[in-house]
Parts: sequence; structure tokens; C-alpha cells
Amino acid sequence: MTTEEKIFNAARIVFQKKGFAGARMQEIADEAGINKAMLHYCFKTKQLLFEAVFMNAFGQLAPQINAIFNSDETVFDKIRKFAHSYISFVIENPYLPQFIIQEMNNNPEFAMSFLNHENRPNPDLLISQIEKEIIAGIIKPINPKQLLLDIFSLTVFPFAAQIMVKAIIQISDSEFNQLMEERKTSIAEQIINSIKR
Amino acid sequence: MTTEEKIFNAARIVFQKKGFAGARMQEIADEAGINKAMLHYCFKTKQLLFEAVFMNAFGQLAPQINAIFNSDETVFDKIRKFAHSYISFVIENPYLPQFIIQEMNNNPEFAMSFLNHENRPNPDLLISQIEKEIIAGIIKPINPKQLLLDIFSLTVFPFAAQIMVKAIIQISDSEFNQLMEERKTSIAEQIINSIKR
DNA sequence: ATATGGTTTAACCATTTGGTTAACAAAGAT
DNA sequence: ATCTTTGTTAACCAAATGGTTAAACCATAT
Repeated sequence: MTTEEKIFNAARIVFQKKGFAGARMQEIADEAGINKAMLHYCFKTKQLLFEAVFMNAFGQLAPQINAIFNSDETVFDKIRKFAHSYISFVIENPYLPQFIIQEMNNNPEFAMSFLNHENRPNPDLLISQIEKEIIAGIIKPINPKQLLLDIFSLTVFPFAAQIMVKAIIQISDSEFNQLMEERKTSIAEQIINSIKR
Repeated sequence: MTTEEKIFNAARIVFQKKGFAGARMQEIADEAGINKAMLHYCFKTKQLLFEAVFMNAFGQLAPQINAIFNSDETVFDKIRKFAHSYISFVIENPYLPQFIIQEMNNNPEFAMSFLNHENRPNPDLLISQIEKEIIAGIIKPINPKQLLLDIFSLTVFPFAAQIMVKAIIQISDSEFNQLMEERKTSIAEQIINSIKR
């Protein structure tokens, strides 16, 4: 593993746990097991290192989402696939959702800057497909944006609020993961059930 | 308004926007329009000021939730009431959910310390009620914890991820609020529909 | 062997930041 | 009137923090 990779991985761990403002360059250096000066040698500034980590995180999610949203399957199958592949991916990267949401919130201008171009998650095609399937009588007349919100909410929230969720409904890490496994299918069927004619 | 109130309100604004780590005592003082030394005169340390704000935020939500969860209504009515009153409240305090989730994530030990005693949201009673109604044949056999997750997800997530949601599905503040108004009833009916026999 | 280029480090620096202090103002209490 | 307590401020301080530098290290080409 190159030094740059060591730094990047360490930065991901620290940034995802503490956020941009709470992360310390020294802590990242320690985590990577190298001298702090190397951080600046490889990534120039904290901001640039952070952006590398954030872009990477977002860049892992957005294409996956778009691939599903823009495929040529039915809405129902897209919902099934989304729930399944999103939850699978996030079980392996449990800090990602909260990390992305948090930094977007703490720094909206920065977040917006790349949410407006390139590979952002783009639901336009899915929305018009939903409208077509409503007209075709496959789906009940609903607001497509509400449907999108439902899908995102049911899949993402338990991860984004992981710590609170675990504490409130009193479950361990393994019980949590088990619940999430169940959700891969239960969420999709529940949504489909509530919108199919 | 007393100086202490001015500080508290300013602190709430700054902490909710920037988080504990990103907030600056000077910025809170400026927001309150007073000298920085007053912060320490009134609240001693940043940590204590933060705890006052956080406790207050959490203290507004938890009792509301428990009041609904522990009333003597049916599960269906509790779901309706929860969606309605939670969304109503959070529309007025849109930063609250993300704030609480973020700080719990960045500082789990602190969060846990008071999630374990006193007025934490406690779903135990609701869970056993769900189990009873399943046995009584009112509700389909489901995992009560999944049901709780669904309820929280559908109500809380759009607020917690507000900025990202607005950007991805391309809506303005007022469109967002309108969607949330719709959700007060649509969420409850959707959930009930998916679990009733 | 040694000159050359990138890589790594210890020590250092300037600024920011939470927190303190000492003086000052205002308002009751005597 | 003046003493005492409480509220308020400007100036200050020590520690933390992001970032820099100059020297050392090390591989490779000559």
C-alpha cells in the first residue's frame, strides 16, 4: 500500500467518524502511521484531503444509484434492486450515509457545487417512468417524489441514524445487521404493495 | 430577553448549523450580540453550553414521542398521531433531527450517557402492544422493530437529509414543506395498509 | 562511488480558539 | 451616600491546530 493510500484510508476513517470540523490532521497521521508533514506533501491541505475522501464516498454511491434508476426494468424491479444493492453496499460502509448527510448539512455551498453537475444521483428518468406506469394503470396515482422519498427513507435512515436507532430499540450490532438483511426484501415488497393497483 | 436566553438562542442556531466541533464561541457571541466572556460567565464552558442546547433539543422530542407511544390508543392511531405531531413539530424545527443524529454520531459516549436513563424515547410498551395486536389478528405477523424502523424512517429521514433531498429531487423550500404536509397523513395510511390484516 | 530525484521526518511557525482576568458599570441593600 | 453583588467588557493567555521548512533518507541512473 502506497503512502498516499495509507493516508487516504486513515483520512476516510477519521473524517467519517468525526466530520470535517472535528477531524485533526495529527489524528489522521497517527491513524496512517506516518508523519503529519506527509499529509501536506501528498494532499496539500486539509480541505483538499477532505474533498478527495468526500468525492470518493459520493462517487461510490451515485453511479450505483443511477445505474439502477436508469436501467430498462420496471419500477417494481428497480425498487427491489435499489433496496437490495443499496443496503448490501451500506452494510459494508456503514458510516457513509451519515457522513455524506452531515457534511452536506454543515457545508451546503460546497455540497451544492458538485450536486449540480456530473454524476449526481438523478431521478428524472425514474420519475417520468413512474408517471407513465401510473397512466398505464400499473401503479396507483401517487406523487412520484413522495415515492422516491419513501424509498430513500426506508433504506437510508436506519444507517444514517444508526447509533440512535440501536440505542432506542435496544439492539446489538449483529441484531442490527440482521434487521438490515431482512429489510433488503421487506422494504421493497412493502412499498410495491402500497402502490400497485 | 435575558442575556442567558440570548446566548442560548444564539448557541442553538450556531450549534445546529455547524455542529459542536464546527461551532466557534466567538460566532455564538456575535450571533447573540454580546461579549465572548459572557458565554463563559453564564455557561462556564463550550461543552456545558452545548449540553444545555442538546438536552433542550432532545428534551423537546422525547416526551412528545413517549406520550404517544404510551397512551392507551390502538397501534394504528398511534402511528397516525406520531406521523402527524412529529412532522408538525419538526417543520417548525427543521434542524433538530440532523443535529441530534450528527452529535450522537460524533460523540457516541456522551449521547449514550443520557440515552440510558430518564426521559429517553422508550418503545417497549408500543412493541408489546404490537405483539398483542398481532396475536389478536389485528396486525399481520411482522417484526415490531421493523415496524418502528419504518415509522421513524419515513417521518424523520426527509428532515435529517433535507439538503440532499432538496437537491436530488430538485424542490424548493416551499415545495418541501408541502410534501411534508402531505406526508403527515400519507405515511400513516401507507404503513397501516401494509400491516393490517 | 556519487549525483539526482523523490520521499520522509523532526522541529518550527503563525493563527485560531477556548478560556481567564482585571477593571468597570449598574443596581440593590444598608 | 456607599457598600456589595451581579452583569459586562477589553485585553490577555496558553494550548491546539493547520501548515512550513530544512535536513536526512533512499532508491536509481550515471
